[in-house]
Amino acid sequence: MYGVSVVLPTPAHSRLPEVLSYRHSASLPLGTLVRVPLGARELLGVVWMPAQGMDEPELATLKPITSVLDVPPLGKAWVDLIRFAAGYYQRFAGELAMAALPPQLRDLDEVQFARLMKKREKMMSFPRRRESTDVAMDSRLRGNDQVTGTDDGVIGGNDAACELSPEQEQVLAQLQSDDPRPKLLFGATGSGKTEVYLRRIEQVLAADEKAQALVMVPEINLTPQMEARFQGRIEARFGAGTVVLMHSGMTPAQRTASWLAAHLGHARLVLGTRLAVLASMPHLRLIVVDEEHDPSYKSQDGSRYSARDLAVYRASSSGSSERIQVILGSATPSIETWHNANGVGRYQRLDMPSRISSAAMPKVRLVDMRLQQKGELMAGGLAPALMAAITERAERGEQTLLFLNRRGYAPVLNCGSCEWKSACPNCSANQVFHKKDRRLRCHHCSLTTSVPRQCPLCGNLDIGMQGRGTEQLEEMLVAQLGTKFRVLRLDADSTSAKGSLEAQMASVHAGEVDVLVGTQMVTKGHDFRRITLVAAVNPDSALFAADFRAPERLFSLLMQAAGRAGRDASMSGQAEVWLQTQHPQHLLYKTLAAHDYPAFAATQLAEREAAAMPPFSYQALVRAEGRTQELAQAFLDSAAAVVATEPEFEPWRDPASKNYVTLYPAVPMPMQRIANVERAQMLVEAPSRMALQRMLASWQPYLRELKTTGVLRWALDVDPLTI
DNA sequence: AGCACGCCGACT
DNA sequence: GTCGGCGTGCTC
Repeated sequence: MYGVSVVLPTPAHSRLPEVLSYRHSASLPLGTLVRVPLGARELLGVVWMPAQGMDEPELATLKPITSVLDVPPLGKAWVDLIRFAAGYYQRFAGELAMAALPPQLRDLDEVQFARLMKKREKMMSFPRRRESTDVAMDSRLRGNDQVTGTDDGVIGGNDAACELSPEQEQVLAQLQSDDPRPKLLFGATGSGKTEVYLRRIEQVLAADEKAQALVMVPEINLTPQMEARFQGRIEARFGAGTVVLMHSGMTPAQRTASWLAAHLGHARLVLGTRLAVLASMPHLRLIVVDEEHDPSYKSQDGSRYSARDLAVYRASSSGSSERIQVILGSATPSIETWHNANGVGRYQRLDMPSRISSAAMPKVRLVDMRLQQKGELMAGGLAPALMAAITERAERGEQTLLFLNRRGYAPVLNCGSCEWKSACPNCSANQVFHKKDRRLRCHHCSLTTSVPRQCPLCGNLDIGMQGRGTEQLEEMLVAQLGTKFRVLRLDADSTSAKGSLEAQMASVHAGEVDVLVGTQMVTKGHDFRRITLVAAVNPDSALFAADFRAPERLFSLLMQAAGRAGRDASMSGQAEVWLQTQHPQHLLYKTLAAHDYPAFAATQLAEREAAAMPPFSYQALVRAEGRTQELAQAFLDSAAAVVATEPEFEPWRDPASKNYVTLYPAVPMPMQRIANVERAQMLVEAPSRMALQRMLASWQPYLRELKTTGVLRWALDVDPLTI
């Protein structure tokens, strides 16, 4: 009889220990998947520690393991990754382990699982389409290989056949050096980053017949085109079935199949979203994090890890004999990454400033909205000059992309004679007027009501609208252009039906759309060939936001949007980006107009250093939710009291020490109430990452023990993205 | 968090 | 006499 330590998806508030002990007739290796009893339930667990010596009477008190799953144990490297992530993000290892495993695995019993394994073995025993026998294939011979025909929608459909640009060649050469540092591939939109990823993946996979690569993309970028491009290239050379997807939109069976393929080494390339960073890949040698600045890499629910940061950790913890290279790619890196690649030199920076198509960067024009005459603005909030420019393009057969980050017709209705507004009764937000279905809708809790005929407060019939959304903009454009041209709106409302986004994108690609109006959604990823004008209708709101990362996000968004313009070299002569603003002198816009991300990043870093904000300090956020704001804040206050009074926290209490940890007062969250739940938060900040880590680890048990009166929930967010 | 056990009201 | 309301408390 042996004692076995196991981690399980134990609920955060259960007060059970992180690791539970069971007994088994044999000693089980670390990382073995097992099913174990817990109370009346049976759960999936992972063997977490080497068997420890226990005497027989002690063993007799333990429950036996129900069954052992017939699959190779998860490797030590994977266990270490989960262990690190759990420690760093202050979660139980079991919670993160389960986030890394396909959910279906929890429900399968021994028999069902065995059936699945059999199916996979059978699949792998069939001969594959093309084996990678010719690993040292000459890259001039590869020409035919590369015309895959699956690249539709990606710059002309034949970019794979193109020669590399000198910049791409140079970056590829640098990626082959022994410099072990993470690489920041700083490349303009359209500079051909994806081709560099593909070449590097091909090299790494060809150098070792077992090697595996992981490519992560932001949620919204994982399109069928992207999938087809990677699959076409890699499977043509390394065999059918060597590329698998990993994201939350897949069916349980698909996720299990992908996970198994990666774990068993059958998949050579995993293409996925943030959850793929935790995938078991025993022969992983390369990780690519595309658009590394994208906020979707930081999970906002549950375990709150940063997939980009874990990717860097995963690479750095690899041994020298089986080193993992990590490439972070972006045209507008996160300020943290930029700092690592410049100031401290922790990362190696590789630049690709030019567009491969030799198309020039679009010209940026700032429309000074202070100079617009009252009453002259178009109904959608467009300056007449911008409207004229749109019309001109449409008549030339070119496309325009209009970006407005507000869906609906008008953000709020208000009474003409009293204080009434269309406030949501459940949230600290307004209900948005949607004209198409004549409804008021809250974008936070989805509460939908009919539009009142008269003011609910004073009975006045004069109810007005404030502000403008994409629906209103679309309506105005249809009225102006609709007889001759086609206007399409692309936002969460217009694409809610399944497959609708793809269908609409297809009609844009097919050139059936002259003017495209949309939210954030339109600025990402897709290549619209004939767009020569991109305009941001109202970008100012993020300029003076309380969140210190708001400028960084705005810059990246506008740069991304600008990147949509003039990707076709034959039209680049006319490509323009128009920004409507009340602050044309703002440095953000000036650096954007100069396409000068380094200058923008320098201003941000200077501000952050002066204010001792990340990356010059480290943060964590304690969030609490409850029936009332007082209850939520009371929890945070008592959490702070623990730090102030318990002797254990003495090392972090001295303001003169570099281990000092600052606890800011509990405050309501920026969105204070959602669906009648009050939310509060407390910021924790320290100049030393290690000090913060140690303090949080000591704090956690106290937080769990605190009396949670009423329905109170709390969560710790390490390295929060929004504060 | 599940899921039991447990101790009181309306039904065949 | 049983089915079921959800309060309390435990889960290696």
